[in-house]
Amino acid sequence: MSGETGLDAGQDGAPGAAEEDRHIAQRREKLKAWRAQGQAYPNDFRPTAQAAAVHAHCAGLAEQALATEGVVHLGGRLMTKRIMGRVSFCHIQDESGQIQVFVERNTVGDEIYEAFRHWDLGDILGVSGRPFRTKTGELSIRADTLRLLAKNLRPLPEKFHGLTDQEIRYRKRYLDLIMNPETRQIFQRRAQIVAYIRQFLGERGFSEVETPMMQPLAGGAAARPFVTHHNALDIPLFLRIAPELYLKRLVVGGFDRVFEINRNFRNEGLSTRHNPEFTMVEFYQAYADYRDLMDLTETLLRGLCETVIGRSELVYQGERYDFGKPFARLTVEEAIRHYHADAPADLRDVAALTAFLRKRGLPIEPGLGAGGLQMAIFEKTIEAQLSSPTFITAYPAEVSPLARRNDRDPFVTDRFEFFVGGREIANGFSELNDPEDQAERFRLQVERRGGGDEEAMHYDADYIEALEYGMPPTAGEGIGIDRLVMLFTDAPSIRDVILFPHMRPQGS
RNA sequence: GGGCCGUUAGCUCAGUCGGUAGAGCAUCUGACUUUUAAUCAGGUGGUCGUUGGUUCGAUCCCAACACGGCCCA
Repeated sequence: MSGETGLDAGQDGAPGAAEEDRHIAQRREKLKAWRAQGQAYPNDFRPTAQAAAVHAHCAGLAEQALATEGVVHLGGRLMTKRIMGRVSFCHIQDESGQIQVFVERNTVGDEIYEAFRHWDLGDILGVSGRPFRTKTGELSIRADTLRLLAKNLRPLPEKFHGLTDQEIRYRKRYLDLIMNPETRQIFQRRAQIVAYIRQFLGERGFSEVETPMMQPLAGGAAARPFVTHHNALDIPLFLRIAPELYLKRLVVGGFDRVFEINRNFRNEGLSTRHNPEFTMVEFYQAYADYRDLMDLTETLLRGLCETVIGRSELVYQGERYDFGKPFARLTVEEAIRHYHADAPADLRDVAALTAFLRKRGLPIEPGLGAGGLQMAIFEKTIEAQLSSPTFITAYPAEVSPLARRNDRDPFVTDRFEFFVGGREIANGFSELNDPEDQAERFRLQVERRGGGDEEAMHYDADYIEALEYGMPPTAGEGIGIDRLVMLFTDAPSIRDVILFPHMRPQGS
């Protein structure tokens, strides 16, 4: 696959002169002997079935019917082995699961049987035989013949306890996938969730697109970007923190319904809820407002829950969440009043909000207006309590530089965020399509930047120019896929739903 | 960034009130024609995370560091 650089691993990952473990040395010896007998890595074996399908197919068959079943060919990894003289049992594991194989010296012949005795756990085998049930009733394959398709040189983790070391599970995900079937299930479910969202949006006329991951200005969100460099152009480029401004350029261009499922990169710390690269679906619908998207979100999540879980409610970390009932809807100010009986009478009074925060010992960032202070209260004292599915609406314009102002109350925007289990899952709003208002908002962001806020936005003149051509009234939304998958797989950490989570490099 | 916990054989874990370490699985040799954490007998396998300090002596006590986990910011 890697073509010309395939053998050029030289300086980085080469094993060097390090002494190899004796297990590996033993297996290398076996491989050497095996090579001497012919092609050690053949690629002419074709499975005709997978373990789970054989189990399913044979489950209802009586012994008589089972006896007439034909030969199946299965490829998989040797996971257990019990040699009992002239007869042996083993389990092989393929993508779908495991199945037992019965290996009889008299059937497979002396040569293959002797070879099989010395094959190792972890080797990839091709098994051909007919299904039958053993004395104890386990459906098995009686091997007519066996082939070694790929040698495993490294011992697998222990068969009973498996691999439990979290660090190794994350760093060597392939081992986690081999040893822990529930890990494979998480990522299969992740694939199912992404496929559902894609289908859901596709059915509603949304086109899937791809917009730049490397951008000259990282816009569309409040976050610090990663920087890289383009050699030929000799310019800095930023890994995107959001696709938003590009997707809206597409709405200007006439894509009335458009979405993208892809990675965003934010240069921030690691935690059980944050990975520097994470996946979002962002979608934009012209001639719609934020309320339309709240309805759409509710339909999406309810259908997703029913499809993935099989019911309209799920259990996450011991708590039950009902997606069947209509989701709660509260404005930011209603939420503050609801959760704080002693909230200031005037929630837009900077002095009163400051005093309220100070009374609780919460830090106050300088330069915040009433909207920013409201958000500080909301984020630090309320978010975590938003357990059952809840939309929070009417976010202050001060903290929503890309959202359309509310017609009756210009202090707030036509924006919502969706929370479940105390976590933000989605963020959507009626888009700001007034280029002059947008330009003014950008200017305020630039001022903030000047004041030391590294997460404030840049002035994106190219985007303003696009808006000046006229963007239809539009609503847009982003949903965090990783957090959604956590919820639907009962995963406590974002690292459990990302195949290769970012880890600190290990010293050598 | 702060607090707590962890790091011992390939894996899962004991353990040493300070005297250079054990078990199970895996691996190797042998026995065994329906086992399934197969069983039985025997063997191999360790820089006890790294670097310093204390000590006659450190895997154990102390410190710093590395990586990880959990909680907090």
